[in-house]
Amino acid sequence: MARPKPCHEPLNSAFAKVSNMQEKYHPADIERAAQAHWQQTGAARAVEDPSRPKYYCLSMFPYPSGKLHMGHVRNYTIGDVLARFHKMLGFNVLQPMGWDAFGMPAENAAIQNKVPPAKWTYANIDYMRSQLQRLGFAIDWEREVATCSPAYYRWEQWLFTRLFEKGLIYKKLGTVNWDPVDQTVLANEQVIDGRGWRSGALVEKREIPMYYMKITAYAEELLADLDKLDGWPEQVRLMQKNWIGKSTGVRLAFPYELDGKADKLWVFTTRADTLMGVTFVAVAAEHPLAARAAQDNPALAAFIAECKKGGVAEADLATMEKKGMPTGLCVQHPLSGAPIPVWVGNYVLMSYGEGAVMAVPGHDERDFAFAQQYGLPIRQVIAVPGETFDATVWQPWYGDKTVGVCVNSGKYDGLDHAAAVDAIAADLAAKGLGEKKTQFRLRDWGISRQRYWGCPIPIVHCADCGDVPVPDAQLPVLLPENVEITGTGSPLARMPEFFETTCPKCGKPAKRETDTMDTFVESSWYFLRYACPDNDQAMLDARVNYWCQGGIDQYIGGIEHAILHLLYARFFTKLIRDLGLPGMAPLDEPFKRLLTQGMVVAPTFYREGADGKKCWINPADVDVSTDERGRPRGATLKADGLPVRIGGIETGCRSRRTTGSIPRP
RNA sequence: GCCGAGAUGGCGGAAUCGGUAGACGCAGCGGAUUCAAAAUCCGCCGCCGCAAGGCGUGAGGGUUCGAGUCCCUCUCUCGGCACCA
Repeated sequence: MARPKPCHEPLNSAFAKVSNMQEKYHPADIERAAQAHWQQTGAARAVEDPSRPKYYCLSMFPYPSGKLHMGHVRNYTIGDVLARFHKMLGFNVLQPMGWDAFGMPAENAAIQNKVPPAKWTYANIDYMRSQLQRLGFAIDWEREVATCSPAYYRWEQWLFTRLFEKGLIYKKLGTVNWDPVDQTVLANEQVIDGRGWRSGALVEKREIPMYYMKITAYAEELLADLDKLDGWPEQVRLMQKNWIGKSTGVRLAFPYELDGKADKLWVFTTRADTLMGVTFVAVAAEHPLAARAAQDNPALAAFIAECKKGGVAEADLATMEKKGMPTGLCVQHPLSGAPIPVWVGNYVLMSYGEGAVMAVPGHDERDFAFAQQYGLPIRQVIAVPGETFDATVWQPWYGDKTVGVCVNSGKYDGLDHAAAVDAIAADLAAKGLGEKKTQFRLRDWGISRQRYWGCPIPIVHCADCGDVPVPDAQLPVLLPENVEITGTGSPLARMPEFFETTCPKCGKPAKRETDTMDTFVESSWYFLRYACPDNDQAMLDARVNYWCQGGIDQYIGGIEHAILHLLYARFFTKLIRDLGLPGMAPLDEPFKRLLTQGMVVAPTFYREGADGKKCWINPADVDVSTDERGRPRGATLKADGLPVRIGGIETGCRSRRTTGSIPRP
């Protein structure tokens, strides 16, 4: 690209007057005058101009939580410096700003302060906008978007109906955290040590119907296109690659007969070469086989009920104690025909893969630990020259598929991993009991939320016509703004004036969907809408082609969004490309360059209460004493002059968690 | 538990290829200037030691003439783990 000519703007007289070189810098005067000048001249206004090269500088939009924090200031300063630098180089710069305005904190504030979420959110937006303006960022405020405004979310609903009609959004059961006291679904964040954060009740897993976006249909392209993103940090690309988690393996079946009916239990494995070492299979508590076995086994029924306790967060499931119980049922080994006992495992999830796993204790570390705990057989079926297998102690080579060959596996003895997988897959295929399969760790994206402050899902449930998308002419489905939030149940589900409607197809009385969408949906396309925020006839228009051509030039935001937000945004860009909106040039990837900033940290101070819990103290309330070399030696609370403990350098969220009164030492 | 990143003075951080560890800045200390202060300028500033010297890049091993840098093991911290945003 040819280097563009620099452009200079005349200063107006007010700015010129204060900007003359002075002894001291008076920010109140100089910045006010400079900002007034920029305002009058529309200095930050971005206008499409095909004759000039564009530079689209995007910062992740903030959640309007109340006030800007240091992380915002840092993030938007980086963006502003890049935007101004490129403007000085002569680029036609777009630096927009908006508000990721739906979400849980507004509902929490509503419960606490008895203020409707909409009112709270709009007040925060007004305040934070004024803070950004005082910071003097070169933002084109004419393009501001707030995701909670109907002008924005109507197009999200419009897109939903298109994707629903294409089958890219579908309905299936999903597992959620259920608070049995508050009778409400909880976010993972609201489950603390397996209990509801407000009620304190033990949380249960519950399966409910939800809408899912078929992101797995794009798994292959989302993975392959990571290679094109050479303007992204390597670590972020690697994290996304591992998250998508492409693996090749074998989907195979264990046949069984139950109640006089023949059936098959399907599992997926990347280690088909160890198939002859299977000594049991484990199914999820919700698996039909588990339910069937529990019918005449009260102890098993009690265990299954216990498995349903606790939340659904993967980190909790992965760290909890592995427990299991035999069902008393057996399935047949697909090759040897030997009986294989079926166990229920609390670590097997119905929503992952087939809801069942085959266990090879000899060559999988977790299966090994489980087998030892419950006295299940451990069989060696892989050998490495010079190494001795000992069924009482796990050794790393047991699970390493890059070394060793099959043993104790009959005709497969002597084959290495790849050859054994091929041979076993061929034999399974011949029997109709399996085939090679590519599998992704990535799961379809559940977007239904049983919450009020979000974008209503534009579906009408009709007894005769089923799930009917709301026709374009009836969009947007408006979210009522004056509601009372109690923290129990979903407010929309208690509002007949919202959900009572008629079927768009047959006209009979019908019920409107009361779930709202995951707020990640809004943040998956806002960067495209900045190009045409005023269009009330279409979601996007040709202005997107100008600003987003070749990708948004620079995206800046926190590393915490390295996977979910950035993957969803990439997914939406491809979805929108494939919808082929009129006048829109195809765009494969939204962000050409990505800059992920770290977390802002600061010194922390705390006291320990009688119960041993740390109570974090605002650094502004602390006096720090130092020695003659400037090293901190002690700290006291200004209010009582008594010592507080120095907690080191940490992220701001520590002090945010401060609750209750500060204990005396 | 799994994936990713990291650990260097009181603090933020340099050291691009394996070659003088701590550039630059902040804080601190000393001095100049000043009636005094602020501001400014000059100097000192890893730890122990009067010094000579010794020690030192999260811990422990290893490779090398030489390791902050490469290899192995471990510890801790941070981000994410699909309903926080």
